[in-house]
Amino acid sequence: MPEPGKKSVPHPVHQVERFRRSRRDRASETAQDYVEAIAELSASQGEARVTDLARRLGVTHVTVNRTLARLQRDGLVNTKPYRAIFLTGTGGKLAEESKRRHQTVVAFLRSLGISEKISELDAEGIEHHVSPETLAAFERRLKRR
Amino acid sequence: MPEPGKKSVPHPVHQVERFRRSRRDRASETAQDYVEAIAELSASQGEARVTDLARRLGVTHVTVNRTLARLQRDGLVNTKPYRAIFLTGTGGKLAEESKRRHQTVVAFLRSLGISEKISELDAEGIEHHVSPETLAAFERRLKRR
DNA sequence: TACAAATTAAAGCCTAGACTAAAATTATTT
DNA sequence: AAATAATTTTAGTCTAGGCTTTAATTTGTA
Repeated sequence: MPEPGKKSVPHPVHQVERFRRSRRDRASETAQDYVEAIAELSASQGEARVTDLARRLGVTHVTVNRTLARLQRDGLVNTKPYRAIFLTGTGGKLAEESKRRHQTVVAFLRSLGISEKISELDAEGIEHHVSPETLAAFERRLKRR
Repeated sequence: MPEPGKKSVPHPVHQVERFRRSRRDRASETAQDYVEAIAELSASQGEARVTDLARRLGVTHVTVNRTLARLQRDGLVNTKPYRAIFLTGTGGKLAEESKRRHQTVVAFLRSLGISEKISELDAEGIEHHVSPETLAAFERRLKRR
């Protein structure tokens, strides 16, 4: 509790929320990256396998394996030993949303004159922190020009 | 290695970099949030103390303590037991950069018609993933209107 | 069919970042 | 100055997400 004697705390009450949400977002980034990659691999290769995911995500296959176990626990994917990985309904929806968000962010950055490469790089980090409102604003801007 | 028989992997070679960088950025987010908070508290209160930081960042004072130990190890802050926390030169510079980036991102979002509150919330997540190029593009946009 | 290569899994280790409970220190108040 | 309150630190636990090494299981091919 802020005592009255000392200069009382000057920061906005809800500033804490900023950090809380940011941390929460971070936790789901991995999940989004995975389901997105699984969706893309399934589409392009016919199936998503652990090794491909590892290559694409830049981690070892062991890490992929452990992460998949978490995703399965959380109901985003279905896997059986030595079989391809499938998204659940929930996982599929998350993948689509993520993809759409990613594309929008990239297109928006491109529209600011940022190079393809940088747009892709930055979007990967940014997309996970864009609220629906901000995403809508991006889309508005893209439409009108 | 992608064998020639199978349809060769269709994703850009450097896609991996996206994820690598995103993960790397994540690691420095906490550091930035902390030095920024320390700078602000030092300015407004005269000193930054563990409890204040905890309140502001929305974590327990214990968490703050452990994180400060890491920041000290990394040369960003100086602390002595039971004393106020000070930024090193490096820490101070990082704080300034972070603050500037934060302000730019917020201003840019505001300029898109996004509310103050949402701008603040989104900026907190976004700012850590904005490359110098993108930041420059934001500033360009802000200037010209 | 059998063997080698590829894939998957298991075991064990590390760091960051969060927590609670309890001890130590400093500050305040009576 | 002693007691009490507040703050800071220590100790111990947990999860996510990385890693390497080693083992098991499939699969493709000689």
